[in-house]
Amino acid sequence: MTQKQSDTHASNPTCGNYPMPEFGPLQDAILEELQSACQVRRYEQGQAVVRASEQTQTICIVRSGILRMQKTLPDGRQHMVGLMVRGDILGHMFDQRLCYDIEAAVPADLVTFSRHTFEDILARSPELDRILQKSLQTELDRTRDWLAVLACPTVRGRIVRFLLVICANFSQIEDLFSTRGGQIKIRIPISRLDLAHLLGTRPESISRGLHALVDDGIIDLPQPNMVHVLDFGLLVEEAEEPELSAAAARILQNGHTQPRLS
Amino acid sequence: MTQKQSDTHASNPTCGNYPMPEFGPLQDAILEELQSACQVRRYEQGQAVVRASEQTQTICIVRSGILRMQKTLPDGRQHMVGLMVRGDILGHMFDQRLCYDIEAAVPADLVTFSRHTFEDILARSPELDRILQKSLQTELDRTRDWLAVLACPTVRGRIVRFLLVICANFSQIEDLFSTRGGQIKIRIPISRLDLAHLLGTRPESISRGLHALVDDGIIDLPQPNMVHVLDFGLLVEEAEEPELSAAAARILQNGHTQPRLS
DNA sequence: TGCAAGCATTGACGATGCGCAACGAAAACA
DNA sequence: TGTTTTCGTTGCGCATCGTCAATGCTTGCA
Repeated sequence: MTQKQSDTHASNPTCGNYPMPEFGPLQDAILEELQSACQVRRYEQGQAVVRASEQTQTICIVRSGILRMQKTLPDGRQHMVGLMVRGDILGHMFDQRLCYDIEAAVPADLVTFSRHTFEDILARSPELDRILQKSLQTELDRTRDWLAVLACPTVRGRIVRFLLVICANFSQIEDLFSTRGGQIKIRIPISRLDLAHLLGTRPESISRGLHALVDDGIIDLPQPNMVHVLDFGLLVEEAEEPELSAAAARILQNGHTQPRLS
Repeated sequence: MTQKQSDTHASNPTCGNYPMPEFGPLQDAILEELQSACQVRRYEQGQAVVRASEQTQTICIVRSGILRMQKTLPDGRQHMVGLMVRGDILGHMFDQRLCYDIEAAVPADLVTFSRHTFEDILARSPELDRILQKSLQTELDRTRDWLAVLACPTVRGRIVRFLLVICANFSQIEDLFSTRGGQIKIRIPISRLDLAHLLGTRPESISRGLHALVDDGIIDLPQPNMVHVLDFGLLVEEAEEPELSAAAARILQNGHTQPRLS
């Protein structure tokens, strides 16, 4: 399935770094506490962060890179349920169990806290609590948007919407998205097989769908995992998702967006 | 699209009722405050509770009945992103905007609070806060499960998994689910068209898929919206979703489940 | 009771996508 | 540098599904 299945926990933790820019609105005292309580761990591509079966005592926040969240079936097939990027939080608060595997799609840095410590700080900071709640709510909305993407009956439509979701939701992730030279360039951080799982189809169909878009002059595909959007108007037209398209267009006009936790 | 598009807000509010059994673990003082602050509103089938465009000043909790949450496109087509049942919470805390329409799939009672009052109480009750956070987390997990359902490439597979999701997640909703007479009886609370939107297909395919399951002796279909599961084993076998199937099977053995907010 | 509207179902046909297989390219490895 | 492996792409046959249309069935209404 995946290229490397190394050990779950990564090496070279670093301490004392400023944990997350998005924690800005917090009181200084809380910020300092978070800084001293956290560790930064690096995970290499394909490395597992959490397995669905294990019960972790850790809360993690994505600092850089991209993780994928998926359910692994006994026969090895996988259902991806989402991508996680900077600011996303791994691990349920309050002893609920995460029921998905999480692994690094590209090299990623995670800020980690022991669950106990984090909940302790959380109990003393309503602001932090509110930040987490908003993060959860945002994640829920994003997941529902994925549902709308998947509900499209044709593979081509799902690919088109996938590209727009990247534009709308992941634009601040420079590893995924750039507009240098006035052209939208999207980097697909996962393999065709994974993308097929994410969009509910097979890698061959992904390939065909992407190349059909190339033939119609809507995108260019200089490398298998690089998409250049040539005609954003046509892309929007095909998506038939006004809200999603509007969100994506707004991003393009204003440059990048605000951070996801605020 | 829908049969009746009446006014957004329902009539005959009732006050002073015990708002939600799931609020049990709260302090009595907070409970009393919630009780005196709430109103119960009834919504009839097809009636809109919230529209995506409007900004409401209300927080609602589903007390009975079933709501559907969907995105309506300008051309009238709809993407359903989920069903809401007893204990689910409508409306984002902290001035975020809900971007979906919500309407009653069957007659439903909602407990409503003014957003201001509710947030005021929330600020003074960490327990309530935690309950909401758990609810949000549960909702997120359920939405991700829907993703796994939709990711199945065949319509028949999606229908099978849909039925299992009902068993696993909605078993305590007597309007949807019963096991009287040792047989699993599932009531589908939405039309074929809506179910098609939910499962990313067309009503005709839903019909064909369901009747194919009937032909194979897996289910019976005494009425268009009533499904009797004749062979749960075969259903599980087709789903190829061990976790989902296990959850559903657990429900069937233990009778019904605990409430969703705890 | 009769009529009309909405919904579920079924059939036929064409488009789409899956499955298998082969090929090519790029990267990992020695 | 040559070899192996993995991944992406392409071709083809067949199953599935979307589309259009016609038919019943049920419900609400007159």
